Amino acid sequence: MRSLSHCYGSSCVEIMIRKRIAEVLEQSAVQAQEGGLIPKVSLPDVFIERPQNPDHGDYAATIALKLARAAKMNPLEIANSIAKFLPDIEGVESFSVVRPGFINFTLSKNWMIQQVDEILKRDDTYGDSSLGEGTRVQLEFVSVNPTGPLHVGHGRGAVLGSTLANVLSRSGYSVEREYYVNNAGSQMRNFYASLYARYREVLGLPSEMPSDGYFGDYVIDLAREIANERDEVFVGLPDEEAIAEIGQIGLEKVLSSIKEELQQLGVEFEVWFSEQSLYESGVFNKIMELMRQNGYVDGREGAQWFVSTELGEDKDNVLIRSDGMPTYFAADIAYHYNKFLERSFDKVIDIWGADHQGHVWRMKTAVRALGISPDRLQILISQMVSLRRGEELLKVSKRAGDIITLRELMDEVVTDVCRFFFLSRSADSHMDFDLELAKKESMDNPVYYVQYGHARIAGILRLARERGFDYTQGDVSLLTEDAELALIKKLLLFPEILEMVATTLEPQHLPYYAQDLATTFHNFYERCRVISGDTALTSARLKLVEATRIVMAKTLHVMGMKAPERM
RNA sequence: GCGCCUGUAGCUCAGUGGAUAGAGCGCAGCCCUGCGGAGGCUGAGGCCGCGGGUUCGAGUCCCGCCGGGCGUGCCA
Repeated sequence: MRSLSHCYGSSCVEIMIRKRIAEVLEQSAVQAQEGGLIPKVSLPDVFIERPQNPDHGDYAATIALKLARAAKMNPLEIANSIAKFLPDIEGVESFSVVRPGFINFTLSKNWMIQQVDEILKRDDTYGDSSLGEGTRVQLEFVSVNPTGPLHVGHGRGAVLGSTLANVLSRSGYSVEREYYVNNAGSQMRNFYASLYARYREVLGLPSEMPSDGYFGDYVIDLAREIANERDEVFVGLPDEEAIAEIGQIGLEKVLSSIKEELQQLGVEFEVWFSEQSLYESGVFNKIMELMRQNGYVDGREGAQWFVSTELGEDKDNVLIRSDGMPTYFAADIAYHYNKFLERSFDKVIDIWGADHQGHVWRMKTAVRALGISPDRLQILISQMVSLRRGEELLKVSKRAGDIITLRELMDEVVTDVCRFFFLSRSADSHMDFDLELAKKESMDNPVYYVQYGHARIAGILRLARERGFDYTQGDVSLLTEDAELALIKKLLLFPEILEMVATTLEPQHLPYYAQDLATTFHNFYERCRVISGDTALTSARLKLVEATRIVMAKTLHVMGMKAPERM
C-alpha cells in the first residue's frame, strides 16, 4: 500500500484508508469544478465520517451537503457530479450517492481481511503516524507547588498529561514532559516558615505559625522527621537562616515524595524545571525589560503592572508587588518566554487545574505581548474530582480541612484503575470517582473487563504454542464470519482513534475504544472457536487473535496501563 | 455581579454540525458436551435542563433563562 503522508521515520507507512478517501474526494471535487459541473466556490475541509448505521457503508462524505449553499445547487446533484470523477480506491469496494447528498463508501471485505497481516507486520508500531511531522511540543503538567502532598485532582492532570504525551509521541511529535517547580514564590516562604514553626514546636520551643501558614498535619510530620534526623541543629541559628535551611530540606522531601507518587502512578518527566532558575539565568529581568520597552508595564500604587487592558484583557495584572517581590504570573511569563524563545518549542501545552482557570486568558495575552503567537500555546483545564463511596460524597478542596490526597487514593485503588477512571471522563467535566466501583475486582469494573480480554487472548496464544501451532503461514482469507469481520473493523479503527486523540487532545476516547474492542473480541470468542481440528482455519484465526492482542496491548500501554498475560 | 466549565437512560458518563442518540453499572430474562463464565445474547428504560435563533440538517454552533462547580487578591 502506498504511503500518503510525508514520512520522516524509517518504516512509516500509513494504513489509514480514510485519509486516502478524503484526498481522492477533494481531487474529484476539483475536477468536477474544472469540468464545469460545479461552480468554482472554495471547497470546505473534506471530512470523512464513520456512519453509525451499517447500511450507510464504512465511511461517509458530506462534502456535497456542505457545498450546497455556496454552490447554490442541489446537494444530490453535487454529490453525483463529484462521484463521476471518483477513481478506484484500493480497499474500497463500492460507493454510492444517497439522498440528501451523502457519498457512502463500503470497504472491500477482502482488503479488510488482508489488513490482519498488515497489523502483524507492523506489530506495536501499528497506529503510529507522522501526523505531527516532527513538531517539537512541550507538555507541562502537574507542576504543583511543593508545599504539600498531591491531591486526587493533581492525579487526574498527571494521567491526562502522561497519556497525551504517549499519544503525541506515537503520532509524529517530538514530546518533552516537564514539571515546573515553584520553588521561589511567597507561598514557598510561607511553607518554610510554617515548617520552621512546627519544628520548634516539636522540640518544645516557643514558636509562631504564620497566620496564613500551612496548618496541615503533614507539616508537623515533616517537622518531626527533620527533628529526628537532624536533631536540634537549627535551633542555634538566626530565624531567617534557620528558615532557609530547614525550608530547603522540607522542599526536597516534599518534592521527592511527589516524584515517588507520580512514578507510582506511571508518570515521569524529562525535565523538572526550577522557577528559581528564571531569576538566576536573567530571563526574568529580560522579559521585564522587554515588556517595558513594548510599553506593557506601568508603575502605580508602588507596584509594576502588566497593562493587559491594552491587549483587550478586562483588567491589568500585577507583575511586581509593592514589596518588590515578583508575582507568580510574572515568573510564568518568563517561563513561557524560556519555553518559546530560548528552548524553541514549536508548541506548548499546559495542563492546569480548574482553580487556575482565571489565569488562562492573561497568560495567553502575556505570550502575545512577548510577540509569540498565542496559537502556539494550548492550555487544557482539568476539572475538579469528587470522590464518593456509596452515599458518602467528599469534595476535594485544598482550602478545606479534609483533603483527600493522591496517596490515600492510591493506597486503596491500584494504579491501572486510577488511570483508566481518570481517563474515562473528558477533562472539561467534573468527575465523580467512585471508590466502590474502582475497588471491585469483578466484571462491574471496566478495567478488569478490558484487561481480562487481553489475558484471555494471551491464554489462547499460550495454548496454541503449547500445542505447537505455527500460524505464520496462516491464510487470512479464511476469515469470513461476521464476528471475525466485525473484529477486524474494530482493529482498523485504532489508528483513527489515535489520530483523533492527538488532534483533539481528548484522551477519553481511548478507554471507550478499549472497552469496545474488548466487547467485540469477547463476542468473536463466543462465536468462533479459535483452536480446533481445522488446522488452516486455526492458523488464520490465531493471526486475528494475535493482531487483536497487538492492538489491545497498545491501547492499554498508551494509557499507561499494563496488558497482563494472566490475571 | 463578571469570567470559565457543566446539565444526555434510575446512577456514572461517551457522543469530530449529519442519516434510527450510545456504553458501563443497576433492573427483567436467556446461553456452559470444547480455547480463561472476570464471558456472550435479548429486553425495558430518553420532550439530550428550558426557550428562542443560525443551518438543507442542532445533543453538538449563537443568544437568553434556570440548576450545579470553579475562579474572580500586590495567593499559586
